[in-house]
Amino acid sequence: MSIVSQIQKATSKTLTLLYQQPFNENDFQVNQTKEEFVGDYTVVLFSLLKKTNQNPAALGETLGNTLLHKFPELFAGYNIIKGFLNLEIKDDYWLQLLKTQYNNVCYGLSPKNGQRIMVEYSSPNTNKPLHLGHLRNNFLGWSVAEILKADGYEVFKSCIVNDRGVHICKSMIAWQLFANGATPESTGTKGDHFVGEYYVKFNEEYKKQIKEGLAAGLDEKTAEKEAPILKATQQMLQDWEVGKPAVMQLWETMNNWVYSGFDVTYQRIGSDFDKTYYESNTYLLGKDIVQQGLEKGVFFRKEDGSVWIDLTANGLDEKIVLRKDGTSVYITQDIGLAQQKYQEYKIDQSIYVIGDEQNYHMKVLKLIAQKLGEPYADNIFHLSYGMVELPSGKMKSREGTVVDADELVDEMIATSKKHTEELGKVKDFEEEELATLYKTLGLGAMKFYLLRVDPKKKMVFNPEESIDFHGFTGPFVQYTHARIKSILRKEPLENDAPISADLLPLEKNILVILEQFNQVLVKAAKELNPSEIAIYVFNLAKSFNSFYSVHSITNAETIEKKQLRLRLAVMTAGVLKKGMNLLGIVVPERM
RNA sequence: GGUUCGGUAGCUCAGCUGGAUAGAGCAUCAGCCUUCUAAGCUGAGGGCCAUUGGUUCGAAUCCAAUCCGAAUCACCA
Repeated sequence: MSIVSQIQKATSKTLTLLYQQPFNENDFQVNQTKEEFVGDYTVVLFSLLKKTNQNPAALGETLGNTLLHKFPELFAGYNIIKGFLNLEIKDDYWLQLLKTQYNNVCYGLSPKNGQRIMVEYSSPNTNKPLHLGHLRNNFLGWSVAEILKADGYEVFKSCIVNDRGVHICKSMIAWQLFANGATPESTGTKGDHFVGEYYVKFNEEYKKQIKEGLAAGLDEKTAEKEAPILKATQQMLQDWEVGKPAVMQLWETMNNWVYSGFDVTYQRIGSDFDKTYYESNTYLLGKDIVQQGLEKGVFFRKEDGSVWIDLTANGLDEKIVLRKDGTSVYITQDIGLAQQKYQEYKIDQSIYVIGDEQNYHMKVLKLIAQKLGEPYADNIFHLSYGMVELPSGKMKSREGTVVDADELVDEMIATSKKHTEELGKVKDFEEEELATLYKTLGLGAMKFYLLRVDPKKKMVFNPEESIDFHGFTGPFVQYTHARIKSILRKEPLENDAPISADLLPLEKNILVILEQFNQVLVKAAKELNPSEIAIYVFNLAKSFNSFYSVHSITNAETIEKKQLRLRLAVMTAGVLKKGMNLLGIVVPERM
């Protein structure tokens, strides 16, 4: 049980006895005491004044005094300032934590809770390479999945590959028109980039044709609609749907180019999935559900044959679920896939990591499932994350303002190489070790950068300024870890050695933070927010660095002190590593 | 226009289930390597928390209005 909840329990129990009326743990707040005051944790008294009919000083005095006498094993002292009761926790509490947990590989993790969760993330289109926005999605999804695992859930990572539709046909048409049979191999291009180039070419040609149409006297709408290349694309989509062999073959070939490119990127950034769904397999799902919905009266058919759902009562519009020609729209397949996931994996919760531009769509999806009375409906949760923007605004693939994922990773690795070489601390590393280190640091900086902010908020990335390696960054935490490991290589810890019984303030600070690990994890899991972990791990590293700069471990004042600090170092390194791993970041032994 | 989200230091972000003098990092300035890795540590400056009103013992936080910005509202995915 965490120290905070122990204080809450003790306080509510004491108050209930003292004032002969029930107090529960929500009646008051327990915060960490601010640095400028004496104490470890603070009870805010204001909210208790009315119920106890006391002034802050008197209440604080009574409460503090009683707590001290009733729980002598927990509290060492108290003081009252304004409406705040500052409590000092006994050193023994922190020392006990250190003694029993410093070496516990499962420290901070929550017990298994039997719940099953699916996290769908990444979900790329197969017509262009991944960009910075996808990186945020991938890191978020992966990290959230790991955080949930650590908090006791059984987690399944899934990915829906959007491998069919007009967007792919655009790349295919452009390839037919302009490639002259070129392939990724023949041009030495990574497959996803290769296909992406033809997507760009499509748009160039399309624009050109619109201009020509306008010059020929067409109005804007007609020029857009009647452009031959667009017509060809639509024809190709129809050919795909009826399975015309030549189209299917080209489609498969080009998709495979993209997949081989994606594989390389996923491998590098460490994304993995337990289950991959392909839209080409799932796009027909959901049609029977629509049929059932019609029978139930959840949906209605319009005169032209199209099927709709009326969501105006929920503040939304009417939404189409089946076209007049009977083909399904995006939301139809989503309903089908939601059902399939539920049936295949028996999941208690289904999380979708999708950008906030699709808030409306996801709201509709959940509403439809609810109206259909689907058992999984209430467990659909949209983890809606903000877009990554440039200082100039939104990234737009058509305008070429996207930050390419592969290029950015390359850049990060090159930057970490540069920094490492300048510092010259690992000159004895083999080439392979160096390559691993550069990747560890470069990716660490990038993942930390993208995960340290609240997922819900949009964020700004300035390509002109490279991602930092100092301060609130991945490498800062990695460095702290490496430095601890360096000490531990030189000073082996003796497991049974006695340790010092008193704690210096800088030593205690670290333990106070270490103690909070599980609470932070639980909060991060509940809020699906990896930034909680990033902030935590940074604070822990900072606290250790402050300690490190003042107190020596190897040359500690006494042998007992040295043993205590070695344990402190071991435990800190363990939690730093675990926390960083939850973010998908590796911590090096040396750097 | 409807709906939703956002506006905190020069920049990037915490804090937002109301509580002590609004916090970090970067950048700027001043110190600290004969000592376990200086990718580090210590300190300084920097704020009408968009604006106005309200609720409260107490508001960056809750409510209302206004201003500014973004997303979304397709027989696209």
